[in-house]
Amino acid sequence: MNIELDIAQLIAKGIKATFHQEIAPEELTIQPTKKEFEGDFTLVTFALTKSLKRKPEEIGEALGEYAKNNSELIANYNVIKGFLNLKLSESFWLQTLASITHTKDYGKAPFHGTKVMVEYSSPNTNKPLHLGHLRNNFLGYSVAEILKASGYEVMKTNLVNDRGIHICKSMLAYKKFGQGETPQSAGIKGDHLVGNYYVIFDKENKKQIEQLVAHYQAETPNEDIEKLKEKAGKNTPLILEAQEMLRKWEEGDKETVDLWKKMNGWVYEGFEATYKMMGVSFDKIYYESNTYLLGKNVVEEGLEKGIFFKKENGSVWIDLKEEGLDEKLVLRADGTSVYITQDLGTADYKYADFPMEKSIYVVGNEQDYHFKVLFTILKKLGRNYADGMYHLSYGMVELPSGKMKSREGTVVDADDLIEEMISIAETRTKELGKIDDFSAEEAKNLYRMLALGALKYYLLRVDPKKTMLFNPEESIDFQGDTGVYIQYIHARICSLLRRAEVLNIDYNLANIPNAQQAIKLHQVEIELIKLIASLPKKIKEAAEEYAPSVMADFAYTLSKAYSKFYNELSVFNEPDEASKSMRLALSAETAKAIKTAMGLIGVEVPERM
RNA sequence: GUUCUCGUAGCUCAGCUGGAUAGAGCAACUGCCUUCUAAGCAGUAGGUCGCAGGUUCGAAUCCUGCCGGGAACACCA
Repeated sequence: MNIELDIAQLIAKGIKATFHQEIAPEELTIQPTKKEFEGDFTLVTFALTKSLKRKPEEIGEALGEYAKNNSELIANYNVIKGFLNLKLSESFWLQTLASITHTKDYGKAPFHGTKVMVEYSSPNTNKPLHLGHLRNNFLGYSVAEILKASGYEVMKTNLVNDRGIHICKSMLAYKKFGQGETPQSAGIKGDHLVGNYYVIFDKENKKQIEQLVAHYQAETPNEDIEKLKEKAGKNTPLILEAQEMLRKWEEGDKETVDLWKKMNGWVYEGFEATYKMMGVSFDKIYYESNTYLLGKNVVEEGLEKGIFFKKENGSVWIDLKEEGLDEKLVLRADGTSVYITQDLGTADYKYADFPMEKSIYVVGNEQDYHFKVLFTILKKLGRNYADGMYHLSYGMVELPSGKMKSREGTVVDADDLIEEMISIAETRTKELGKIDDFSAEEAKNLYRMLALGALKYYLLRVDPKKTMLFNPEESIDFQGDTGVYIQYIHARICSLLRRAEVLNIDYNLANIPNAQQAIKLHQVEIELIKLIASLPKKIKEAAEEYAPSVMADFAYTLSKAYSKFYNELSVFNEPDEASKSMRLALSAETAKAIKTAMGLIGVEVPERM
């Protein structure tokens, strides 16, 4: 259902009948009427003055009259300057509600099977997940759900960065200082354990840097201190040893590979627990340890096609100046890969795995340049899938104290944060004392639902592209524009529906005799129907813009409208049976729409709270 | 230096494919629980939409310049 389009078509007919001109319905501006004015939808007639050569008021009057006389849809109209406000008939809104009631999965588009891959999360296996990962994971999961609801066949993937020098740092520190510690013996999650050794490496390495700098200064007292620091940073015994370890790993040295396997195993166990708690999942996990050698064939291909060129020292480059970019290295002089080499190869690899029309990379905006280059190269190489690639670039999450810095220990750990939120949800719920009859398990599940709801909503309500502020106090707020508020509205509706069940009230609109005549709709009710009816459009918009914030906003606006309705009108005290049933049906559809929208941002809604 | 990005109420964010008097939430203040869950509702107050030009009947929205914040531009990943 697309009400705006119906109206636009009607108006287009009116223009033809009245002014004898053809204007495509899509060209007309139909928008919701501002609430200060009477009406439901508004046609902006300013835009028509040129082609129709009339005054805006004149056009408005003529088209308003036409619409009212030629369609059951339009009950009334008014013209204010260049705006034609149309009021739709009550019977139309009732029919709309009835038709929504009968539609299964209202709002979701039918499956069209276009394939899309969504890659997100992409953690490093040297430290646990933090707040930044939460935004990434929630975004990726949500976008995947939204695309599914828009009819796509979705493949969720995770490309785990499980090799490289940073992994060796944790491994080396563990080897030196670990004394055989395990997650079991230490009583902490594996990812945290490994992360601790990464920190230890950094600390020990810093000491060595200081020593080295002092040493250098003794030798060359006149050299710039910053230069010495930089030199020292590359030459500490620990760094050299880590590099040696990486070399051994690449050679397949058994001891090194075994240690790598053991420690990565711990990390995966830890990640799995965190992913499960977050409620995200993947259809396929790729590991860089398997893909890091890919891409060299692509370099060969590029050279053959004359798209890449070789410099004297043997390094391979591409010139992207014409595209407004720069020259970019794609293979080192020693023939080893750089980051983008892998990504080129992996792109082919993923496409061979799952021949998709679209491929979305959920990666932070600090890599904007990288993806611009990557996509441009793939296009130049003639990859037919390149046009469907999209970098869902999201902004950083900052704290009131500024940026998160792992070195300064200001990183908000994902597990800690979730745990804290759950505990706050528990305290708050107990204070209110509304679920005293819940079993321990039910209560625990509710706390988790509320905590994750608050967190996900807080992170997803903001436009993904923008840098956002994470204010811990606000994020646990349960009032106003929050996930918990929406969950609360849903729980309240469920409470009404349970009561209707107990009272055995039938609220199937088809069974209401003479509904069209019997029911007089109130403005709040019309507003609600209007909002629910806009769900398909909202899902479409969210999918086109890869913006979960659209769904979050929809759920909040709808919840607020319902709250107003709930306070203004009573359901069970309504003497008119037809109206009572209609309000129940309306409540049920509101709950469904809230559940759908929240589901698309990965938030569950409780039936009681 | 070059490129990208952001700048809307005290704070956090909507609105940006141009349309009416720029909206929410938080914080502040005032009301509303003997009626369906007060994790709620209603209301008051709060704005040079960073600044200056331009395009247009009409600009927070599009274009240009400037100011301010952030980021990227490695034979790192």
